[in-house]
Amino acid sequence: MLDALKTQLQNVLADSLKDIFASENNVPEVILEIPADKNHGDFSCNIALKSAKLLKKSPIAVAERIIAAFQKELSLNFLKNKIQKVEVKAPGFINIFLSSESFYDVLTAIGKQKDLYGQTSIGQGEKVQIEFVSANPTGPLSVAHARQAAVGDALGNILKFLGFNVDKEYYVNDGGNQINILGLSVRARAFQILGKEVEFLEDYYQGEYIKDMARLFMEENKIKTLADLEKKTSKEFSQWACAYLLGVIKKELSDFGVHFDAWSYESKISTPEKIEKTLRALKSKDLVYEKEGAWWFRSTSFGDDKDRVVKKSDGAYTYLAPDIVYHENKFNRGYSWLINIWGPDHHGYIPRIKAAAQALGKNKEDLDVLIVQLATIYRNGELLSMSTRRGQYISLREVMDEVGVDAARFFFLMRHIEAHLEFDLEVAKKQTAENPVYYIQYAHARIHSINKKAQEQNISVAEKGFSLLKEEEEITLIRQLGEFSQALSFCYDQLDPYPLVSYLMELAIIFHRFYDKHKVISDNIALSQERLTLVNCARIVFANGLRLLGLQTPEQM
RNA sequence: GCGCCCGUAGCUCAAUUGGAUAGAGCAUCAGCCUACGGAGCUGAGGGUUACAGGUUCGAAUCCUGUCGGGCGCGCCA
Repeated sequence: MLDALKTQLQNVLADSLKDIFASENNVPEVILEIPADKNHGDFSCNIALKSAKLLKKSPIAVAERIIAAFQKELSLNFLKNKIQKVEVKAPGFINIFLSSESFYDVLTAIGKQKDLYGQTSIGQGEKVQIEFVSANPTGPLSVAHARQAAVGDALGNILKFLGFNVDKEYYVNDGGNQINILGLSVRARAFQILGKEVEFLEDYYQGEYIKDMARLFMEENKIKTLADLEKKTSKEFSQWACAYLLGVIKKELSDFGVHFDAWSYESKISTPEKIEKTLRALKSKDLVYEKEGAWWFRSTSFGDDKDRVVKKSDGAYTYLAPDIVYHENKFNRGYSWLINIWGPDHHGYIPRIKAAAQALGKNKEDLDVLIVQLATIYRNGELLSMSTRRGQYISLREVMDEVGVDAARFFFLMRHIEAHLEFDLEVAKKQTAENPVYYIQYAHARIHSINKKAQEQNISVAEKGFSLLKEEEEITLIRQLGEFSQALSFCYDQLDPYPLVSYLMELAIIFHRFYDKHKVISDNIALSQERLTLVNCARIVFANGLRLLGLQTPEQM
C-alpha cells in the first residue's frame, strides 16, 4: 500500500530533478527508501548526495533546489494531501513525512482488500516451477529436507501471492543405483531376520528402518522361510522399498502441511532413449564431445571450471545426464523460470546445471538454484548427532512430533536460507516469548479477544473513515501495516521467505506495544470504533502473513 | 592446492543490498497486574563490526592483503 505511494512520489521527484538539470544526462536514478529511524521521515532520498558531484554543487544545495521544484510539482498534484512535510537534512538527505490521510488510506485499503491485501502483480502470470525436497526415496526425511520443505513451500506461496503462476514439484530420483542398493539392503536384513548369515555391505543403508521394512516386506509377501525369500528377485525388493518409502515421505510432508502440485519420476522422464536423444542433440551442436572413450559436456563454455562426463567409458550415464533431460523436460512444460532448492552438499553442482540450462538454449537467469543451509539440532543446548551415513540423522518426523508443526516450520524460516540455523527443540517447545511463533500467533489471538469484547459492548468498526488515530503507537502500527507488500517484494528480490518472517516479528512487537499502552474498547465510542478497525486491519495482515508461511492463525491459544 | 561462503554484544542473529546514532531476542540487573488474554509491557548495562590498508560526501556492506572457520572440487548419486 505505502509502496504504491512511494513509487508515485519517486516519479514526481524524478520529474522535478529532470526539470532542474535538464542538460545533464547521467543523473542517477531516484530511489526512495524507508529509513529505519522514523525521525528521518517515512521516506528518504539520497539523490542529492549521489548527484552532487556530477552537478558540481554541494549536496545540501542540490537537495534544496530539488525540494523546491518537488513542492511546486506537488501543489498541482493529487498527492498534495498525502504529504505532511519535506525537509533537507545534512549531509543532504531529502526526508518526506506523510500526512495522516496517507496512513488512513492504508486502513481503508486493508479493509477493502482483506485476504488479498499485500498482493501485487509483479509476477504477471509468469509460469514458474519451484522444485524442492526431492529427496531420494531411500529413507525418511531428515531435518535438512524439513527446512527445504518449509522454505520451498513458503517461497512458493509468496511468489503465487505476487502474481506468479507457481507449481511446486517433487522430483523422485528412482532411477539411480541407490535404489538397487536400497533393495539389497532390505533383502540382506530379511535374510538376517530369518537367521541366515549374509554380509551387510558398508554402502548399504544402515538405518534401523531398513530392518522394519524387511519385516514388513516379509509380512506383506507372506514370507516365512528362507526358501520363500530366495524366490524374490532383488528388483522386487527395490521396487517395493522405493514405493514404500515414497509413501512414507508423502505422508510426512503432508503432515508437515507441505503439498506439491506435481510429483515427477526420473524413471519416467529420463529414460535411456530420451537421454541418448538429448545428448546426441547436444553433440550435434558440439556441446557434447567424445574423449578417452567417454562423452563430455562442454560446461566450460558456460562458466563451469571443467567439462563434465555425461556418459562414462563403460557406457553408463553419470547423474548429470538424466538431470539435463529433466531440466529440458521442465522447460518444455512451459516454465520460463525454474527455481531449484538444494542442500549445501550440492553447492558444487550449480555451475554445471546452470551450464546445462544454457546449453538447452535458455538464459542464466531462467534457472535459479537456492542453497538452503543445514539446521543443527540441539536439545537443551546439547548437539544431537547428525551422521547420515549411519542413518542416525534426526528426522522430520521426530522434530514435528516433538515441537509441533507450526513451531517447527517457523524455526526453519527464522534465518536467511543461506545462514546456518541453530534449532533447539526445547526452546521451540516453550510457549514463551523466547519462542517467536507463539509471540506472533498470540497477537493474532489477542485481537480475537478484543473483537469478542467489542461484540459484547456493541461496538462496531468505523464506517466513515478515520480522524482520531493520532497516538504514536497507532501511527507506528499503521505504518508497519502499510509496509507489508514491501516485505513481500524483499522476499522476491532475495528469493527467501525470511524478510516476511522478520516483518511479522516486528509487527507483533509493534502491536503488543500498542495494545499495552492503549485500550481499544473505552467509553469514547468513536475512538473505540476506529481502534477496533485498526486492530482488525492488523489481524488481516497477521493472518495473510502467517498463511503465506504455512502457519496457523489461531483465535485462541 | 584451486573455487565459493562466512567472521557483528557473553550466546543466537539483524541491519531495507553503500546511508544518518550498528539493532533485536536470550542471558544479567531493575521495574509494571482490581483493564481487551502477563504466552504481555518498560528500562539499564553490554561493540575498535576478526585485523591492516584502500575506494568516497558516507563502509559491517565494495576492493587488496593477513589471520580464523565452513563447504565444494569423482568416468559417485
